[in-house]
Amino acid sequence: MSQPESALDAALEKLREQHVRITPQRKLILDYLMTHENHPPVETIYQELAPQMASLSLATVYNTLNLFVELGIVIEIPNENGGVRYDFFGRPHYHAICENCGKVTDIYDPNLPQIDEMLQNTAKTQSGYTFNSSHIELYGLCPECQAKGITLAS
Amino acid sequence: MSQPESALDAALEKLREQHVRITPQRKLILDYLMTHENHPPVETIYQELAPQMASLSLATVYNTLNLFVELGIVIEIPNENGGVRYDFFGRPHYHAICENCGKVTDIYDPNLPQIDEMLQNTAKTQSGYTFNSSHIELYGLCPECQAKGITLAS
DNA sequence: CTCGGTGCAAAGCGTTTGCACTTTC
DNA sequence: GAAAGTGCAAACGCTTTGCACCGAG
Repeated sequence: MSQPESALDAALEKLREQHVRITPQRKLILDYLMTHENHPPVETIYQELAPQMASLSLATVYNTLNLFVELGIVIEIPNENGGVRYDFFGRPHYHAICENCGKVTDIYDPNLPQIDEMLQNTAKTQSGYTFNSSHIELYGLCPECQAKGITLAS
Repeated sequence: MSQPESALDAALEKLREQHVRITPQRKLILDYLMTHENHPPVETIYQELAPQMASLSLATVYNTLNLFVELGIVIEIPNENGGVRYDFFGRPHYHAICENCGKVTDIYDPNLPQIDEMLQNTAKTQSGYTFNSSHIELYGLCPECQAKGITLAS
């Protein structure tokens, strides 16, 4: 068999290890998530993949995404309109979210591991929780919306 | 039990400044949020307040909470089941969230302002966003669920 | 060959909305 | 008195579910 040269293969291997069946649909959706930085909502994923797999159903997209979230391959980002966006979480990062247009930008911060540890230490001391993941979101205005002269209500 | 200078009055004053009408319903809901650390979902808020104001409608609770979020008085915390919990945000803090029982515990960290600044600086440099608020959630197991011997699937 | 996954359509459920009435400022 | 908020119920839209068929292991 081929070496896991591609990130997709590596991710599929991870699925196999967890005894999750690899179907064309799951492969397709995983590949989509890995190659799109746009943090798409479910409907978008479905619409963009439907042409490539005519029979793909929306329910399968939902089911698959929920599965990936449970497996920790993907994380959910809350969407102002009550919806959810999905983000392939191959490398730890946090998010800059535009409160005007809803855009989500990944931030890769070399200090993140240390910051994360500080947060978890403090939280563990204060609350007694044990942790295994962190989500950080910064809310503000993206450059484009700033340029439009938009200011925030609050 | 309310003095002229209570936290509730201060918050109401803040509403007045933003030209938001102060109704008995808004007062009631705001007071509830300020005096309950349990990060309740909408349905809970409604059920606990209904006895105190027989005519209160669920729609008003929704409308009011949305208003408070827009005004920045309250923040939303994503709830695993697609729902949302509400948290009066009087003092900056972050959250420890139990992945098993869903409990949300506030963490008040003296280093939070500095950490926040670091995050925002890095993010601003990388993305060009301007920021005005941060949300941090740490996911894990609360002490009670640890005691039950629960371990996480992922 | 077996069990899990998919597709379809219907059901579910939290949230929003339209309209008439009431209340705040 | 005018504009905004409330309550009720219906409408909405996203997500889940039941069931029969299909395909991965």
